[in-house]
Amino acid sequence: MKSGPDIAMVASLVGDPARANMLTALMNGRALTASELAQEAGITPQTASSHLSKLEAGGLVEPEKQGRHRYYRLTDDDVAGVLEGLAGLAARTGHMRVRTGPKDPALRRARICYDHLAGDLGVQMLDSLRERHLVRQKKQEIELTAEGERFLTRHLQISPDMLAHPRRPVCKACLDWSERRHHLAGTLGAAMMQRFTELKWAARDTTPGSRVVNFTRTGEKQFAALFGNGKD
Amino acid sequence: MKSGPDIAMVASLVGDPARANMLTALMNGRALTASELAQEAGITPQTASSHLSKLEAGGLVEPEKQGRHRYYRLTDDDVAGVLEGLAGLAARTGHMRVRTGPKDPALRRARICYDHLAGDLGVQMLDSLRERHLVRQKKQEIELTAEGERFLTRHLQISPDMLAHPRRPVCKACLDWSERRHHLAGTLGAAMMQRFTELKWAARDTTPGSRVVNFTRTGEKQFAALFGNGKD
DNA sequence: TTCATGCTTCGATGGTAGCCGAAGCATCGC
DNA sequence: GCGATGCTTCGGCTACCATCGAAGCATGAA
Repeated sequence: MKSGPDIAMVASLVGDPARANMLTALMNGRALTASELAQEAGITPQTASSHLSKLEAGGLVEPEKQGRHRYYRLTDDDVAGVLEGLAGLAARTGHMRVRTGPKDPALRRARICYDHLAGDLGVQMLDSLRERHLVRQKKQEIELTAEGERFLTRHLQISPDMLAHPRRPVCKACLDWSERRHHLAGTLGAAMMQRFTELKWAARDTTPGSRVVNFTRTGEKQFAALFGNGKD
Repeated sequence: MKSGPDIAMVASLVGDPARANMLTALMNGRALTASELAQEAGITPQTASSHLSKLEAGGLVEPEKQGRHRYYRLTDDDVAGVLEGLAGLAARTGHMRVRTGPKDPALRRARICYDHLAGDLGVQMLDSLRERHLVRQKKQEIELTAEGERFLTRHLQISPDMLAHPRRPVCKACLDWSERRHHLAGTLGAAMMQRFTELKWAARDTTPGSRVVNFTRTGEKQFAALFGNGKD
């Protein structure tokens, strides 16, 4: 029969859109939990679990157990390098991914990621915070500035000492599924989302299990006033 | 919406065993006819035709019509490089077919990977550099030592300041397809290969598209003197 | 302990893609 | 012109695998 390493084996692992999305999400080097990866790929945890065990068997990702979470990361730079190479080939022939994000436009606009705001509005919010120097971002790490603390207290009644948590960071960059850019996670991200809900600016969709976040008319206006970029 | 390159699209092309066999058969750089590729993959010409049109649409192979034959070759060295990377990952995790690496022994001994030396000699060269502390390797990262800089200047007339590049690293470990170990990439890897060519120690095979590198007799001797391990 | 959360396994379903037989073009040799 | 060879298209079959619901297991919290 044929000889050599079974390149089809590895390639077919990357060849599935759901798995490719997971791997892409891991390209920034951070480790993500199984559920986070499921969300990134837009699939249920069961399916993600199946995919992840395959990726692990294929040596593309490595698990790390931490409490009841299971973090996954790319095995090493060789894996990342191959993924980059594939991306290069795909980009060259103009094959950009179109349908990998959520189909639902509402889901793309605003949705819950864990407990914080994601989607177009989530990315826009972090952009605005960064641009106005309310937070400082160094690569993956985000830090709240003194100016930012004043802003939160004044406009959202969020006091910085409410945000402390033994293990969870206050600010964290979370790669947005549909936008492929970062939005704000961490206890601050969660607190802001909670505040939006309390202020009745937004509410999670009533459909059971839906991750869509619906903004009210006044909520959208207030949000735009605080974080708008002038485009809408 | 924002979207990256569709890596799943390309990977799934390689992910089918029949197509992977075809691509592997093309790894030596030679062009093969559709029927030859069908035979390599162990499928009927009809099926092969379908696969080949997909590979062509994906930009992995290019056809060349000649009489009533249709020759296919890999589009360029980038494709070959990605395939090498995939093969490296597969080999590393022990997913082998039967025997490792390319059938062609010449290809296994010395070949071009992108623009630098790969194969047995490529691996041997990096081994030698590392062993004599001319480079320092920490996992994936390779660094040229001061001693190494002197060595390059003296023996190969390569001055370190020629190697600077805005985005490409000077040294980089590249996983070798046939040997399952690293060889030297980066601007230094490219510069050394170029120097070998200029010194007429080695030359790419004249067969159009071939990735084989042929060493001259004196070239082989000089190379062994610099990087030999005493085994040959 | 009891409950909640995170993840996995099992079973069933459906869509997709590889595969080949047969037929259709194209090119070459005569 | 004719037939032979190389390759492609078409249609139908089959097998695989991604997907999800439901249930099970493990860990942490109350």
